[in-house]
Amino acid sequence: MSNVSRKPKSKRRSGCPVSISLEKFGDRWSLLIIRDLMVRGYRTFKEFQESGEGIASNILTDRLQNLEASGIITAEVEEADGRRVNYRLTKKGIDLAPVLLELLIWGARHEETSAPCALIAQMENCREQVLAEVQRRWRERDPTPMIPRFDGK
Amino acid sequence: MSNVSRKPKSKRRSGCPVSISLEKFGDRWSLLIIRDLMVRGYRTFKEFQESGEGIASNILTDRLQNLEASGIITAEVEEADGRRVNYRLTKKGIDLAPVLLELLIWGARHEETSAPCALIAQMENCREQVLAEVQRRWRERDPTPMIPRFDGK
DNA sequence: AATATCACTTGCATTTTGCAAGTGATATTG
DNA sequence: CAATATCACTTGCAAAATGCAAGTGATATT
Repeated sequence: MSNVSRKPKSKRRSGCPVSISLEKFGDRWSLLIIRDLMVRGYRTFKEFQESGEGIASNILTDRLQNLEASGIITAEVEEADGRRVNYRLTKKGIDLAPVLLELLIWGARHEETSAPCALIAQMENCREQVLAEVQRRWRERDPTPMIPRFDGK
Repeated sequence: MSNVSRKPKSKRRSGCPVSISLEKFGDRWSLLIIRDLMVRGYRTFKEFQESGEGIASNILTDRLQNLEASGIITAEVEEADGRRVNYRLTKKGIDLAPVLLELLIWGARHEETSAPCALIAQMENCREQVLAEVQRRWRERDPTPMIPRFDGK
């Protein structure tokens, strides 16, 4: 896998951790890919493409490359099928779980979503347990979805 | 203040709370504005413009309008000076504090930033207290910075 | 009245995103 | 073994977003 160092597309700005984080993944598509890896158990280009969010293949390719270059994900050709590339969050990537969890909770509380209320309430009340479950699934490479897709697929 | 209903710029995708949240503020500039309101005590167009991040005025205007339309911020002309517009996070906006805090912690731990280690460690170990302080400052309209700019200004 | 400040607005160039067809490598099928 | 299918991209181009810097109109100060 190509691991070209990421060129900053916009000039480095302040030294604030928020600003620097957002340079790595401060766009919608990157965070959605991270979500898919983290809670849906997705691994392949095809799965991300069919996630229900409508990402274009050139954007998906671009974002996967950038996330890999930032050390947030790794990519590995599958032994049994040389066409298939499996992506996985790194430790650095899985450490984004609290961010994703808070995004999910905020969205469910403040916007109209398809997420069941009981599920969100539970996640909100048991943050530590949810985060521990994310970690366990990551360690064990559990590919099953942790939460449903919320769009019937 | 104009409160035009926001036109979705990209098609609504899945019903997932993460996806829907990111449609509201899933871009770098919006989150930086929210940070400035939340932890730097900024209120005015001029302050955001001079935040050290290099935002263009047309982008700043666009984002402020979108955040207002999403109910995340409000805008109010200052009585003593009719030129001045003061922006403020709504309750909905301040509820993004956990997201911002986790972003800040992740960035400080995984990227090279100007944030002092002791400050970040403290924030990480006392999340509840930090969030309570954010709430207090919001309730009391405290305009003082909660954290430094990290770029010497 | 002249000047300064504020919050934008504007015109245009550059960059990014989106769409859909295409490509080459690998796997499966008949 | 050839034909077909699948996978992960790549490509060409149109549309949309961003960035730059000058400009504008309202309000405040000198």
